[in-house]
Amino acid sequence: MDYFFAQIEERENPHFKGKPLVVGADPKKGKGRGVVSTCNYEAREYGIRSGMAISRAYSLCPTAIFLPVNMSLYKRISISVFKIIKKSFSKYEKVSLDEAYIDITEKVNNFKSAEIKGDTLRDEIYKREKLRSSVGISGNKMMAKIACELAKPNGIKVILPKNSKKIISKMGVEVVPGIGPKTKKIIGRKLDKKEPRVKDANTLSKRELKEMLGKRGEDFYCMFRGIDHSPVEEKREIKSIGREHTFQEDTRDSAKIIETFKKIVNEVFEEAKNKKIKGITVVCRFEDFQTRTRQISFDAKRYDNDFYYKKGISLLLGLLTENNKKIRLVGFRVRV
DNA sequence: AAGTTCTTATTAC
DNA sequence: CTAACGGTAATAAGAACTT
Repeated sequence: MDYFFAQIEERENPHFKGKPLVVGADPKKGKGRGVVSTCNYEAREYGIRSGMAISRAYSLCPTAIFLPVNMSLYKRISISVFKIIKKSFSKYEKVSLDEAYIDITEKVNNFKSAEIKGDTLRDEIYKREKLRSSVGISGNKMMAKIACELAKPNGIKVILPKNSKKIISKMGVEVVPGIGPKTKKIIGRKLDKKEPRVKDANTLSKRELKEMLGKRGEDFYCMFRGIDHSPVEEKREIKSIGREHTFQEDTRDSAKIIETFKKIVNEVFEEAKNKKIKGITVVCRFEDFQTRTRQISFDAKRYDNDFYYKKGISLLLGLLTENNKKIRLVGFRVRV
């Protein structure tokens, strides 16, 4: 889906259309602590991007419309959109509320008919939900995703596998999923280039990449050549459930910290009920952004929530007494 | 020495 | 001039600890 959260807000309030719109934390006169969740294309013209500090978005465009995240609304619409997908396709992988991979290998014989299916899906979503979306089509998940990026907004794009390698060779290495700023920097350092492209990275051997980047290096070697064998996975089991909370202001008020901790722990328990808890992790982020975790594992027995809570508190107290910095964030996660 | 657990870092959305 | 930075979840690597 194109700029999903912001597009939904435009649909619900048509007078927002044409104006820069940012969905995310409240900027509070430029002092808010959150980030941009999604913004429309008008906001992007000011340089606003998702993941950016909301205070920065505010300074880039103070006149933009800033809206809080209305997650329950977006979830409801996401369910409707996935119903449309489900009606026409059997094999798909939900990546997030607004993104999915669909495997149509068995349903079509050529890319032209794949494109027709993509068009039909986009039309259907627009007809039912009045929301625009984009489709990318290629021979594997990575290339389909890249095609989709090129298709946006409100478009469709086919990359024939025979053209994959050539098309990505011009692009920055960060087009490959799994390569973020840090990995890009490592590759750039090796190649002596600030903005390494895929074609530069193609000079590196599989062994070199593995040495530099660990086991993922081998996958990257293939991906730099347009090859990705990762399957479309229909069901992924949940391995952990957690909650985090960032305070309005950094604090050392232990009553306040524990009160918040208790609240998020209970939310986690609510979501994890019926599941066996294998371990817990407590996280603290300090005022200087240093982030520390403490975890314990449990045997196969089931304990009551109060037992896990007390274990959590003792981990939290351990983190709190480690130094006397103020706390920015607390979190609690269970392995299930 | 091998297996498990703990901690941190990185990434995606 | 630079930094600013949520929440949820997965994965990898290396250290630390057990068996």
